[in-house]
Amino acid sequence: MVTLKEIAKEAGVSVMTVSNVVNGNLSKVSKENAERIQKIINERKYVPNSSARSLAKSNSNIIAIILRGDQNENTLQSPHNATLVGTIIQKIQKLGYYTMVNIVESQEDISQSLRTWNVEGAIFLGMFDDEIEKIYQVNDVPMVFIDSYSNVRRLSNVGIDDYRGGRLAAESLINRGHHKIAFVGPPTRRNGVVKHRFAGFCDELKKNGISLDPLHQFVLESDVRPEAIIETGKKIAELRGVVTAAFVTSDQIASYLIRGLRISQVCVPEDFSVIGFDNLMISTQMTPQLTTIAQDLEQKASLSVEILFRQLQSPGSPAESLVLDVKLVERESVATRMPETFENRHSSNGANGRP
Amino acid sequence: MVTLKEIAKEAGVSVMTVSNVVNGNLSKVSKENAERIQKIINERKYVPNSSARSLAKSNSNIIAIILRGDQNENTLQSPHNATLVGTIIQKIQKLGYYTMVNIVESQEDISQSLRTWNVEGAIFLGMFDDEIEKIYQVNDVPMVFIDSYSNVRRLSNVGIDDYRGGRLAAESLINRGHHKIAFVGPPTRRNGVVKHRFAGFCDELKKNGISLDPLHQFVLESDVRPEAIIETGKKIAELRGVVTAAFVTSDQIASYLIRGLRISQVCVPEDFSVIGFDNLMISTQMTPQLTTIAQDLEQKASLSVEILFRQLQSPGSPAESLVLDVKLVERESVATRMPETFENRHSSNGANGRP
DNA sequence: CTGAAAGCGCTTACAG
DNA sequence: CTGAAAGCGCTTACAG
Repeated sequence: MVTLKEIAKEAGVSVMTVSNVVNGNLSKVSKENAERIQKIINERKYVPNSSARSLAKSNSNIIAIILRGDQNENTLQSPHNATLVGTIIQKIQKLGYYTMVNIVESQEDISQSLRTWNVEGAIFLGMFDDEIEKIYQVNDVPMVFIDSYSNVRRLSNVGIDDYRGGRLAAESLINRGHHKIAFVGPPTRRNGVVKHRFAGFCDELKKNGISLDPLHQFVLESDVRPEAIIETGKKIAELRGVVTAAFVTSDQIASYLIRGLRISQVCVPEDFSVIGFDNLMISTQMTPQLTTIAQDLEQKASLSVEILFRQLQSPGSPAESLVLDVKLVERESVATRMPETFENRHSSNGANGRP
Repeated sequence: MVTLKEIAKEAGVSVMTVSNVVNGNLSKVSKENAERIQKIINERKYVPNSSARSLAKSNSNIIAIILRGDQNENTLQSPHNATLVGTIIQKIQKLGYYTMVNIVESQEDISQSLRTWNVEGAIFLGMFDDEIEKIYQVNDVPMVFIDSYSNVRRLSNVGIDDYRGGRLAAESLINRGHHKIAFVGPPTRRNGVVKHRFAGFCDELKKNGISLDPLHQFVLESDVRPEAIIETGKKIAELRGVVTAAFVTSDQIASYLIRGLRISQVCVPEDFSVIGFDNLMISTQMTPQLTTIAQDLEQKASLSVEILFRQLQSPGSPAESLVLDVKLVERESVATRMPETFENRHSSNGANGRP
């Protein structure tokens, strides 16, 4: 490896002068020297040793992306996470920093990775409140969370208005004449996006004099495997006639739910309406195209990086918590309900059957 | 930050003794000392400074994942890449290494990132031959490529049998009675997966006395945007009756192609058959479920890490090039063709229309 | 089993 | 504008 020392020797100057050229402190170097040295640097393809630099300056130019993971699942299989991570990495690079990605299963793994590399800042995906508190106690680099709900003061977070998303979903279904609506998603107990989508959904129902029958809340236990969702779809199919629509907390889940419904001869949207959440690519790839609550992932990713760098560059700067708006995107999976439709279709028998 | 020196002082021993404990060289430390020092290390939550260690040992415990990127596109939007990257990161972590992810637009960006951090090995996604040669010239850490075709000797690569995939696709369509078959995918000129899938496809056609009409090869120019694919679907719809099936080089593309066909009142598989490639989640989320050529992404990711570590641990070890098998997965998007079917359906008019 | 010395490649802080 | 000295936190190589 070429070092500063070698370049210095070749140029007949001191290490410091070369260092100044490398770091663009040209005010400290005579023009002739600067040019001559730069030429040698290029010829010899000198690349500074970041470890040495990091050790001397005790800062690293590394940003960590920390993903909550799970032994059995690949967090990046989720298009939501993958899109965020991709955008974040690109932004970080454009700012001249390096990205380390960590998939952690508990918050204990985190400070090890953060501190061993002198990481300058971190962006977290998928953390819950209790974990966040512990992370805060142990680490003191700038941190930005995405989609977290937390009671920690001075937390920087970029999220979306999940509550409003839930309301929008309920409202749009009610406006289309649905009154018996199911809820499908992961458990709602932890303080996260699902909980708030659920709360908004329930509140909007309530506002319209509707209450969610606990029997119509379908909880997908943590591992969101297709088979389990398809089974749920079949179960919901048995409620045909009593329940006419479902709010599903993600497009991914919605796609498999609709498959389950179809297997049981329930057609979406003719027999049953479904609204999803996220507006991922899948929502226009599937048939029927999915009506859903849209969020802007690019923006979520970009803003989280921007906040992080603001804190990085001026350490005293305030914690920022941004809540992005969501909006309803109407496609094909929600039908306007005429109360007698379902019975009609079925008395004329088989019209909705699949070939 | 707690340092070795502080621990040493607190324990009343030398830095070296603490270092030996940290690194598990317990044969060099008396049992009593080792235990006492370990206790202090735990209490003080000592985390070694990787930069210092890296500088002293000139090795870093960092593996780089290098993704070929593109200003306008998010490489991790591709579920194929995202799944690979997720699996690779998890494996690397499990082996006690750290992962840096770089998205590069030209091979020049690469050696900078590799060398500045003294990266010990790298896994590359999406590189073409000309780039690989240059990468090889400049860098000398162990490298493993995924899905690359290259003439570089001693290249480690993990790929799949793209050629056979193309043949399988053609064969399965021919077996189902299709003889006029279209090809849809990115350009086939560069030496990559698409080229070989295409070659296999053409060869199998030829073997059956069929040749691909150049007019029936639809090239999606580099940016694989949904709109462009949907338009292609509409164009293919105009060929109804003359072309009865298409081989599409990825499931992602297939999903949008089918949408384009549907917009033009061409039903899959009733009027037109489509076979994809990859067997991603989308192939079971969409309707009709996609018949496709399956590859095993987990395995591709795992093997690439294993090869890399073999080379890392025994520097002289041979370059390995693995070609994983592919297989046909039959679902719903390919129909057996009865020569007169199409005309029949259309003379009875509208039977295939969408509501 | 233990430790003092030298060095990894860079930067900071200072003297000239 | 230029450079010699000291130090960042660790490891290697060696002496005891």
